[in-house]
Amino acid sequence: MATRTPLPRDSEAKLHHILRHAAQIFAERGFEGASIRDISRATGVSLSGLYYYFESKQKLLYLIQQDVFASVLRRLQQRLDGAYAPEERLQIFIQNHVEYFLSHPAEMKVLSHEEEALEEPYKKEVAAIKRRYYNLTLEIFDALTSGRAAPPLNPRIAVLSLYGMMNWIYKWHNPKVDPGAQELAQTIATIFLHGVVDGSTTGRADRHNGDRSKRNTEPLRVDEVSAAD
Amino acid sequence: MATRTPLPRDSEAKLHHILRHAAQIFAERGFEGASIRDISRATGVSLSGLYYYFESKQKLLYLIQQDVFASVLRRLQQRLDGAYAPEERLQIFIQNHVEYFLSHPAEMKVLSHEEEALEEPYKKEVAAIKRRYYNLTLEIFDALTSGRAAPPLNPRIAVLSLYGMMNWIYKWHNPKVDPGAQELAQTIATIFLHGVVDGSTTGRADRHNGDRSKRNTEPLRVDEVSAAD
DNA sequence: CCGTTAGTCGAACGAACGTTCGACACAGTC
DNA sequence: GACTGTGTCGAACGTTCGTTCGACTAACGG
Repeated sequence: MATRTPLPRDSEAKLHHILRHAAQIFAERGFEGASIRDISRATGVSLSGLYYYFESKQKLLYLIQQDVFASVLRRLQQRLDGAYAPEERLQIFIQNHVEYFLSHPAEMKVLSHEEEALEEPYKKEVAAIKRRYYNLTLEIFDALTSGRAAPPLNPRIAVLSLYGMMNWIYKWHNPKVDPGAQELAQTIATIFLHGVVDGSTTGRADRHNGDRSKRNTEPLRVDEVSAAD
Repeated sequence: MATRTPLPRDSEAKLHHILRHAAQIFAERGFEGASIRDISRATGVSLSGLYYYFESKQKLLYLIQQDVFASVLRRLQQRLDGAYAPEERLQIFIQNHVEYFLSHPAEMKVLSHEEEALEEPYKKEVAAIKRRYYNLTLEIFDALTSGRAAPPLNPRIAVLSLYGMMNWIYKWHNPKVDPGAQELAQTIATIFLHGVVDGSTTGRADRHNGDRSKRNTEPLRVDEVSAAD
């Protein structure tokens, strides 16, 4: 009774409304752990009403993953458009990926964490986007290392290690204590390109720890807010 | 009827029998997706019989995680015992972690992937081991960078990026096409220390791609066996 | 005004879930 | 040979799950 809920009137807008909240729920409880009833509660749409927008829980997961992944890839290709220098292209790639992780944490967590939860009609389709994304990264990596005197690393392992650094972010990043996308991407790029020990910092000097530069001499401890793994 | 199953007679041995198979099931289906009935089927122990060994599904997950994590940490401390050079200590750390990932893939996947599935009585206890492990890594990192001319990186981000490289392995490693623990650990250590581009490979020259050194000139493609993310 | 379509919902379906219970079998001990 | 403790199980408990169904409303073109 009383007033009706002011839900998006347009159908496509409402689908995205559902996708957004469902991603949140899946991120919090996991795909298997979350129930359609949870999503019904979070979206304000009735249990059966949801099935007007997707035909199964699997399809809902697929829609979320496809949506966000296609969006990441689209934006990456835009940004990569005018850049030809391999190192710049790598910076753009990492920046784009990390930025998306921090601006759409729920969706990116679902994409990273619930990869295996997706079953066979849909699994293939997401894998196809994933393959394009991987091949693009490999191209950048090859261009980066082909001319240069670089250690002879297995490209597959190198690229997947980079993915590891980036995709692990959702496990530990705390917006309250951790740096934003810019600095985070810069740190990862520096490690990937030059490592933590090597002195050849080409170009920019990114200072980051200004006020906490004395941490070396302090007793070691973990910020209690983030159980680090 | 007929002959009884030749299950481990000793009780503690049977608990480990259950833990091993349960880790396998949790790794395959995820914690929420796996049912106690699945574990009953895999272990050959009846549904109610299982509850003699653990009091709840949560406790079972805790036992698996605690068991493998304590084991990793114990072995690490043994190996670290005689090593004082920071770079050697880092090598040992990475080697130990990666080795465990490849030799106990199911358990390590459960440890990495089902971190959040563990609830509050148990979550704290695993977090405590995790904290010790993290602090130990941070010590190694600090020792490594304190003397040297190194880029000014946020230590927390650097260490967690290293964790990312290592803990992501379970998502893509395929024993049939990917290198073993030794080479994998070496590659990750090289990237973390010196990056993929920087020429200062101190000491050992690890050749790895002998027979596939011409890959740069081939068209890019992904091994179809491992959908790369 | 009538018919069609898009959107929404309450109520229910059968299946699967984690967990419990009481009974039973087999040791070893008095 | 009764007692006790350890290990094992089938059957069932109550609950929650994903999904379906039929009815309903509001909007709109004829």
